[in-house]
Amino acid sequence: MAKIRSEKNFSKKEVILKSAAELFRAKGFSAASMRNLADAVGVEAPSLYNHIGSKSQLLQDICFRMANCYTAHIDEVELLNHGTVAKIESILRFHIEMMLLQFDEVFVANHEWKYLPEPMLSNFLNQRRSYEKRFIAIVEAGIKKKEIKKVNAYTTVLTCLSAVRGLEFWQRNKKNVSAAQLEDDMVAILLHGIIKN
Amino acid sequence: MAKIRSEKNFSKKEVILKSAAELFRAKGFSAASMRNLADAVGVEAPSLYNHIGSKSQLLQDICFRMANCYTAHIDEVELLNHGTVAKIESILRFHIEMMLLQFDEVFVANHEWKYLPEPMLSNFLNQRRSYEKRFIAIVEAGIKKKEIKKVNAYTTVLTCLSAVRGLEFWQRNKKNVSAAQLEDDMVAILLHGIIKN
DNA sequence: ATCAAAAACTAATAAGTGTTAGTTTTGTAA
DNA sequence: TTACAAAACTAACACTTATTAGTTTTTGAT
Repeated sequence: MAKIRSEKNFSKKEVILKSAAELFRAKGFSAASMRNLADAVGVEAPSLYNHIGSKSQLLQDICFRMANCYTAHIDEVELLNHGTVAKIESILRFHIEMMLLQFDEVFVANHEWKYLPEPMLSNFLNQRRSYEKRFIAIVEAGIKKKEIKKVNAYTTVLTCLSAVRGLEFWQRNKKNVSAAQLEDDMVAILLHGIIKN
Repeated sequence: MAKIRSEKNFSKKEVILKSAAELFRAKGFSAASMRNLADAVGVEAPSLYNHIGSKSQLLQDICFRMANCYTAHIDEVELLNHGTVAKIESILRFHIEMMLLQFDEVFVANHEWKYLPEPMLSNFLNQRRSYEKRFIAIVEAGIKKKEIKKVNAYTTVLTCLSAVRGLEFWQRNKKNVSAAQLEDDMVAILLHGIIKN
């Protein structure tokens, strides 16, 4: 019984979380109401509270799930014995794939984190800053080994992260390019630049 | 009398618009209340309506002011007799400077446009799409003239626009790099890439 | 079929929303 | 000083918000 119960709870909570991610992405956290969410799930608003703690808790779940995902990936990258370029490429491709496969959740974590209550807000931002610092360290190591151009490492990381993040605009133009092509092209532009020779 | 009156109205409305941009940027359009805005201006909420039409109208003013600004710039760029690279560089630098000098307004236009009511929403998105198309056309012309690598033009533009947009994250790290240095570095990365040779 | 728990429901609350109406204060031209 | 309009104010409205309390229905194992 306890087993089935928790299994069911898990299942329903996941449904709610998925709907919440889509709703928060589409309308924004503040403009999205619990009644909207209830409609999407097919239930009355108060019934949601049998499965979740609060609206804010939903946001926290989404944001930290994503944050942990990125942290786990850079853990792996740091352990790789590859060159700097391969490491950067791995990070870029991971970000791009996350954008394409978990669009709603990534979008919410990217745009709605400001509605996290303290101390989760500081927590989230610290995790993000830490991720950026580790990415910067990889770039700086590459500069020392002369695999990377001697441009400010912070700017390099900022440019990369911003570029991949911009894929949120891609989805409405899916016709234009295939996902694989887009990934290759964007990686190529960031690594080799726009100008010929 | 009429002269002074309109001059005063103009002045006060500008103050409100500036405060609104800052508030909408910091809290988001939906979470920002007219009472918040009134506090920022130093007045009671209903008094705002002596100067503005509605909360939505404020958003419209901010968004279209920015949109027109970008449109006006690409008008100029298209008329230039420079090469493709110079044109792209001009666009990049303009975006970067807008981000640095009119941060709140650019941020709001970038993030809060979805709260525009129809038909302004469609209007805004059309203007944006048109801008992107003109940028893409510049890149495609450059590819034909072999000044630009033969990468999908849409992806190139998407990458550029996303990268400069990411400067919204820069401001909390102003210590790291000077504005001029950042602009040069980001332009260099996009034009020439990250990898050495 | 029984029984307990899970999860749905209705009703309600206290707080906050944008905005209007109506009134008073402020500032300036005559 | 008078007169008038601009712009501030208070009070209020109609509505929406997240959430709680209390009750009924559904579910599934014995």
